[in-house]
Amino acid sequence: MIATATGTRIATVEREDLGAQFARVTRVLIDAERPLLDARELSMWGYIVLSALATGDADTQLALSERIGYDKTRLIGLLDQLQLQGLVEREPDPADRRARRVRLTAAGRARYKAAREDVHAMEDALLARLDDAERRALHSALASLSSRGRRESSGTG
Amino acid sequence: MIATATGTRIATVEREDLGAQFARVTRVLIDAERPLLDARELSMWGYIVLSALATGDADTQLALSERIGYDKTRLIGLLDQLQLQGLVEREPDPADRRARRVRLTAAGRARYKAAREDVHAMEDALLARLDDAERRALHSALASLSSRGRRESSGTG
DNA sequence: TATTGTTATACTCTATAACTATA
DNA sequence: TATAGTTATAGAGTATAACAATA
Repeated sequence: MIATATGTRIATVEREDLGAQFARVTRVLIDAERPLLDARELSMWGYIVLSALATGDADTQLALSERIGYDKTRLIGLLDQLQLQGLVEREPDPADRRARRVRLTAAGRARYKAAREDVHAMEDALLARLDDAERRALHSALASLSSRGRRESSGTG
Repeated sequence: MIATATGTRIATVEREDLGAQFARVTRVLIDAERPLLDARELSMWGYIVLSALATGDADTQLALSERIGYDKTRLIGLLDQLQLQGLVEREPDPADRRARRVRLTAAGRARYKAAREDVHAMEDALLARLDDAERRALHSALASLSSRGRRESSGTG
């Protein structure tokens, strides 16, 4: 994680690293989000799984794992827990009996909806610091920056 | 770390979580930064330490640890390595013989300058996707969002 | 008695390899 | 033989406790 001076302002003419700035805001968001999810008895990854299932339903475990960028072996324990909580259910894929399809239960959908509303309220409070132009620019900037450049696919990186 | 669907676009009318968007951009920046630092034989935290020392010199280890938000016990091994690389040096604090002051060597300053230029060039390439108004708004938005609200200091969180 | 730097230890998160049952 | 799910294991990163020297 990129970090930087938090409280004290850096006394320099140089600009601050963009990565440090983004990492700091990300940390602010995560720190604000965690107690909200804790109150709903959801982990960060649990919330991400529910969010993915709420939008594109009936994924297979492997597809879900790749979609949210979470290791498939770790997803298993996470799904076990969510299933124990009654938030998701797994059923064998009729087309391929090796695979299992995952979907939200009614309770899972309700839990996700409640958590998402908490999160969005928190985000709205944060975004209230910005004026309209800043908000619009921020959203478009986030969209522009969220994909890595496709040109350098076979470079040194 | 907040994650979300990367390649596929989520088919929903709902807005995407702000935290997920920021986390994604942060990851893009880190992924772009790491090979640059690797080429300079610097870890992410090593770069952060050099950056802190380059701006506010002659910190004590504890002050440095608190300033960059890195555990003081882990800072020791990191400083050992940077010292082995000849990038920093430690000397006892004449005012308090328990403490040790850390500062950049000439080589450390040069190494940091080179790495920082690489990082800034990468950032410039990314920011070139934005127009002037977006860039200005992004910077002011990042500054506004990077501090948590001071009102809720004694809440449930 | 409290604090700085240090070491040792435990805990969490993550990545890799191997096994089963299907295809 | 290859793949989906699972289990077990090892590694990196992080946090906590305890110790020596000094205040």
